Amino acid sequence: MGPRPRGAVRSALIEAGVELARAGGPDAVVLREVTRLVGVVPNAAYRHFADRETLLAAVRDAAVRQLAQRMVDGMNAVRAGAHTPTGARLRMRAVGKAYLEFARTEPGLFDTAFAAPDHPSGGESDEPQPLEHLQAALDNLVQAGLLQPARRPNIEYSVWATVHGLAVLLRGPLRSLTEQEKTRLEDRTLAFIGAGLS
Amino acid sequence: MGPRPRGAVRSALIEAGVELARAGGPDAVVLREVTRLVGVVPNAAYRHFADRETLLAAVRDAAVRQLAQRMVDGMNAVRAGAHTPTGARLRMRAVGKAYLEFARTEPGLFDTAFAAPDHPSGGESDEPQPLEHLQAALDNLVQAGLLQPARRPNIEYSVWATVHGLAVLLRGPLRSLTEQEKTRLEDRTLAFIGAGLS
DNA sequence: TGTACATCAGTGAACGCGCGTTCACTGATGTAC
DNA sequence: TGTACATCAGTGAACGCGCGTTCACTGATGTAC
Repeated sequence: MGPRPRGAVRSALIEAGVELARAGGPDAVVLREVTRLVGVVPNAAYRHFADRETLLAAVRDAAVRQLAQRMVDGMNAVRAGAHTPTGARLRMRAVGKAYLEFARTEPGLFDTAFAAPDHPSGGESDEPQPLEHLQAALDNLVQAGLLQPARRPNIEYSVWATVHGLAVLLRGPLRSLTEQEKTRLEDRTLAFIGAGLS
Repeated sequence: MGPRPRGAVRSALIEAGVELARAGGPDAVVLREVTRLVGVVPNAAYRHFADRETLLAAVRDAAVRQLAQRMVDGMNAVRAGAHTPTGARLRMRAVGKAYLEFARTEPGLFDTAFAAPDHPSGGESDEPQPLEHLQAALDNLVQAGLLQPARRPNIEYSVWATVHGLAVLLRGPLRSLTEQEKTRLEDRTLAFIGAGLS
């Protein structure tokens, strides 16, 4: 391999890291394997990342971004206006469905997105985080008159917990359920959230 | 170290594994470290376990048992009768609180209890699993007339998901909240579950 | 436009580490007659 | 009650493995004058 365009190796490393994470979760993001995929000598990674953990953080960011995008796409697919009762309800449901679907179809990235960093990063970020999309959906519910304003504060965390917990359980203790049972459980749980909100 | 009482090493290995898991989660259950703690040569473990994974399974069982015990203790602390409305409600809440408290005070064991086994075990077990305690609490709610029988089926999974998800999030993305904020969130989420059930 | 020099981004080789696991062994414990 | 033997539960030494990371290096790219 001769020289590459400037900045190409760095992004190639992240991309390779994402592929490994997709296939095997955060632990599969092995520095040597990443460089192998890119076709570069192992220590070349240290030109771009302080250490393995920093590389993993970049991969995690990518995973989080993908999840957020799924949620955006899900919401955008809803035709009814965001502030109509139907629209607000459907958007809320779409956000939850997108989350669960991401966990089901991209388990490795899902795990990576939520893997605890060894040394918690500064935590700034340009893009809207997944949580913010959920918050927006809940605000819509309030504006549409479907959720009492008094109940709104902090309720995003309970909703998030429900959907996140189901995603985790479905790949943990409940992993041996059939696909059909899993889908049913997802629907019922989204309904449970609906009951908790109204 | 001379000879030990029969069966002593096996249980000592599990006990040591539990200590490591308590301190560092499932990945900390390192076979060589476990034998080190017991004061035995590494390969001695193979007299008692087929491989590291089998030892870890035994440790996981112990962690699950501890969680289940916390739930039992929580329920038993409720004075009101199990089939009275108050008693049913308090028991339900106690189960949830025990779960969240276990996750908060024993994060390593909590992670270990739910770590995905590499090759899923047969899955039999004598003791009542944590889930069964939740199911019992929900059955009480039905008997006390606080939960419509039509809504009962499978609702344990939604409740479990909520409580499990919060436990996970509190040690993941929400780990930097203060203890007070965490406790508040736990209370609010238990209330959210209550709203979803009634 | 040409030259001198600093910076950047890669190579090549090696390090120490701790891990899970295997092998051949030995001495103590329990059992059969 | 004593002896012969099988089984059990440990030791000691070694294996190959892949990992993250460091060092000294080299050639290409970009910059200043």
